[in-house]
Amino acid sequence: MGFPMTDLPKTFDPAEIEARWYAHWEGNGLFRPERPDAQPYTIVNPPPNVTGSLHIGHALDNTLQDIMIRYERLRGKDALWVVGTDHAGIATQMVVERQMNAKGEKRTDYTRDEFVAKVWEWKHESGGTITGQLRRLGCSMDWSREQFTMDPHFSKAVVKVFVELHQRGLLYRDKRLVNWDPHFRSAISDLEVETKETQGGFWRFTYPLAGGVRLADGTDHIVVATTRPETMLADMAVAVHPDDPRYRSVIGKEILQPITGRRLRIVGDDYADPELGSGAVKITPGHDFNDFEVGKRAGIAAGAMLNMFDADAKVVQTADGLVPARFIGMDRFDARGAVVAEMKAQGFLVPHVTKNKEGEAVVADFEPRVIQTPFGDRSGVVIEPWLTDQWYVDAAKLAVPPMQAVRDGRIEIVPKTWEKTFFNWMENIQPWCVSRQLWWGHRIPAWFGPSVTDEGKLSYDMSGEGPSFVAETQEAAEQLALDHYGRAIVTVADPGEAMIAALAGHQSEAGEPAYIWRDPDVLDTWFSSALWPFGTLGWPTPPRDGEVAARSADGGGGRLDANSRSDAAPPHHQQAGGPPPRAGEDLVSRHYPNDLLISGFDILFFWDARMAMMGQEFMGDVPWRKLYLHGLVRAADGQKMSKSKGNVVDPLGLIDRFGADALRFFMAAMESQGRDVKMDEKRVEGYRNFATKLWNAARFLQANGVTASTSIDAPAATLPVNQWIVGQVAATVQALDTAIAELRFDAAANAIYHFVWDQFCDWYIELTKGAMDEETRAVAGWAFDQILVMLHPFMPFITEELWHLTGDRANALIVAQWPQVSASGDGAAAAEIDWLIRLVSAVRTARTELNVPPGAKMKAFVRDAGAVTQARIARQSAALGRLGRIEALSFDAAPEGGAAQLVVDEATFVLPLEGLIDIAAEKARLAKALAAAEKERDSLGNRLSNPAFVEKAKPEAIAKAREDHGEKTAEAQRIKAALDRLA
RNA sequence: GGGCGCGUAGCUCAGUGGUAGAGCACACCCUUCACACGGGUGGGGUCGUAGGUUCAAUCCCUACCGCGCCCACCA
Repeated sequence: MGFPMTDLPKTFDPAEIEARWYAHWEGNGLFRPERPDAQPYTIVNPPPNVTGSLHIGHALDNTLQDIMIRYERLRGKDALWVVGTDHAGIATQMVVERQMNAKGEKRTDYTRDEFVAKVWEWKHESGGTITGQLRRLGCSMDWSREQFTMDPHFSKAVVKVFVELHQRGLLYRDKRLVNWDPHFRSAISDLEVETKETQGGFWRFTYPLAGGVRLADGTDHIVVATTRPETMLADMAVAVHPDDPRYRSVIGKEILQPITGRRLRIVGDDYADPELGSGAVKITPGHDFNDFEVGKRAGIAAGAMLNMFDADAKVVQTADGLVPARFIGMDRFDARGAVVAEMKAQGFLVPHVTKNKEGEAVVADFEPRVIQTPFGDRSGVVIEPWLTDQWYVDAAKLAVPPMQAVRDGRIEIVPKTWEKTFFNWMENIQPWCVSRQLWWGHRIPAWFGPSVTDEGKLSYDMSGEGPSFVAETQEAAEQLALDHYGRAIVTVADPGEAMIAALAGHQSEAGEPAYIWRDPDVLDTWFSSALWPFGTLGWPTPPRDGEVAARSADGGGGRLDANSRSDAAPPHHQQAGGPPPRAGEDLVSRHYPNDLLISGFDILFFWDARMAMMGQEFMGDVPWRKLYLHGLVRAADGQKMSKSKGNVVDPLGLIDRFGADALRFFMAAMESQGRDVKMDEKRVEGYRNFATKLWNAARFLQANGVTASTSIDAPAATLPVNQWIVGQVAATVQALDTAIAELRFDAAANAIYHFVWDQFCDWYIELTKGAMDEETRAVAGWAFDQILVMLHPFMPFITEELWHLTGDRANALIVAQWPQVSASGDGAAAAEIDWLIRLVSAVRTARTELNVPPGAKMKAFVRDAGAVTQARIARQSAALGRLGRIEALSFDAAPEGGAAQLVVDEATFVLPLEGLIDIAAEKARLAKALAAAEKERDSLGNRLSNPAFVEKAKPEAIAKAREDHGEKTAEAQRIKAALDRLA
């Protein structure tokens, strides 16, 4: 037993290591060491839903970010990874409401304040889940500055942005059709609508012309078609093409809507396509986006457009009172059937007639048709275009600077292929509806008041259609109102039903105060997260000394801004939630713009584009210089993971089974640009094995007295094998630097993987076994240290553990120094080891193919060796003995008899195999090798004898072909000679 | 209706204008004193199809076939 027993066990326990080191890093502030003079490097984390849990997509996203942050930290930068969570308005409110429903309660059983308090409770209960899980993944975020989108300072930024956008005319209140989600009873943005194909119908109806008017051909009615018959209760017009000869004469005349008896105008509008259907289309401006535009062009003001649905999408009476009572209160889908039935009963339905196979006519009420139907992405219910007053952001204007930034390279999108998608969306962007009829979120800083009548009275319309006062504080809003009304202002804190009833339609005389009340709505969650790159850095106002709040022990939580007092949570929730910068620190100027944003492409529009808009509008600069978009993590079968399919892979489960390092390495290795990552547990397992391999390499080194290096520079080396490994380290550093600079995570992971396993373990350790002199120990220790540093961004836990197990270290690996590429190694040494590897491989191949017993030792006789080879043989005979089981090498002539012959470069190695040799097998082996060499030789020869090639190919290509041809020719000759000797 | 991506070894994926790679799986051998979560050796691909450009195409261009995604108001 030559070696002392090692201290390290054969395998290691990831769970134990991970917990220990994470606590050490975080506890010692190593995620963001003080580096005031270093170059800053900044990434903000896409804030996950505060009450969510880590899914596999988070694992990918955060692994990539952590690799970048750890890499830059190792390179000495002041690396800041901003972390926080999102209040996730709809999602979180939905969860809490569901919990209530399960207990037989509902949201409206509570007051708004009570409900919001419940959500805060839930936030405190579950808000630590995902942050804990990010820690398990090993993410080295700056938790000391953890944020929440509803923290006081962040809310302040949200309010300020809202108010300033309004002042700049980039945010306004408008009455127009909005995507209404009847389940949440809230407006949603275009992006939250998912269009899906559904099986629907296409109905045709006749509308009689009014007042005895006839078409040119004498017809007394017009046929209109629709996929949504129920909306005819709110029809206001019928549109025809202005040049359509069939209808030109009746433009401006009237037509009757049969059920309501409403007189509709016939309008000329290009929207009506004469080629489609009858060429006439019914117009319901209050319930269809196209019709809304046609209606406006026809001079119908938004306020005059008829509405026939309530917030639940049940039928209500229209303003003109013409909807028959029997329809009132019907659900929209029931109304569809009822309307069709009534139209049919009254003879206004035009049946759909087709012929069956036998040529017989088949009559149906409607033509079946696949229609594009809008659904709410969260609720899953059909979205209803609904006429309401909402707040809109002028996205088209805000989109201009980001597009310019991408064009001139101030923002680099990686992979570049996404640029087109980005431009396509930005160029066609619509006003962004940012108000939501929810209770959980940033309450809109706008106060509504009555309108002033011609007589100077105040007239109250409680739906928020009157004047509004947008200000950062209630006091400021009251001042605006005072200026507007010129009389005393009384702010009503959430008007209850009684107050609303009392004020509705109230006409207040002079002398009465003007009552104003705050907009009950909250902002789209993405409005606030759009501010993440600068709001988290303390914008708008870095705190002064003494303003920094103490953080709570759980590191989470938040409290509300004084400006949103009607949302105020009960006092016991008002803990934690400190402002982001430490007192006196100006993070904004230091860390904005961020260097990089990593996000899934699925939130390119939701989040990334809006950060760019807000960042450029408010900070005057791009939010980040690079935008890296990665794909989805798919299930093993290639399907999208979803709870309903039951194919969701839990990253925590993978961490439990294989360790966080293995999962992280998998994510990095599989992340190639522009492609989704398909889950492959076998591969995660393989990277767990890789970690074990590294562990065992450390055991070997430890058992051989190898210890930590004392210098970042490579120790002096005289042995070729040591010079070689130094060069290999340098090459690997270079490969990693290049790959990471290009954000090629797969290439980076593969570079370090193959270096560790193939170069270091399979060759360097094997070549140095039993020959561990002082120099080799020094070089091995140095090389292993470089491995630990290079691998650390990918596998932080095991590398940190080994860093400390292999020596006394002045500092933790997480803050070690990234290797410097200086010398690329010695060329002659590299060539020698390359030769040695080829020779050993050739020996092994021959032994296997000739069935030489693994333990059998052989002698070797060398023919035709040049001086360099002879010297190499002399130096490497020990290695050849161990790895090739060659016990003696001689330059004498080989004895007569069967032998295996290996051609390596100019030399031929003859391995006599007394009695063991199967001449036929060796002949076959050589014949195969000869055929391969000849094939390549001839292929190159053909190319060189082609005049076109010699004339037109690049000189380098020709030179290379000549050189290769010469080598292959010589090789073939040597193999042929060996074969001849066997005969 | 637009736009994008993918189709390379049984599986999952890299890759390059000049003789095709990895991991896993597979076959054979190995209780060699770091590691069987290991070591060694090997088999396996007309690089979707058809044209074109080129001295040369898996790689560039065109069309087509198959798969997937995103955007879009056609009644």
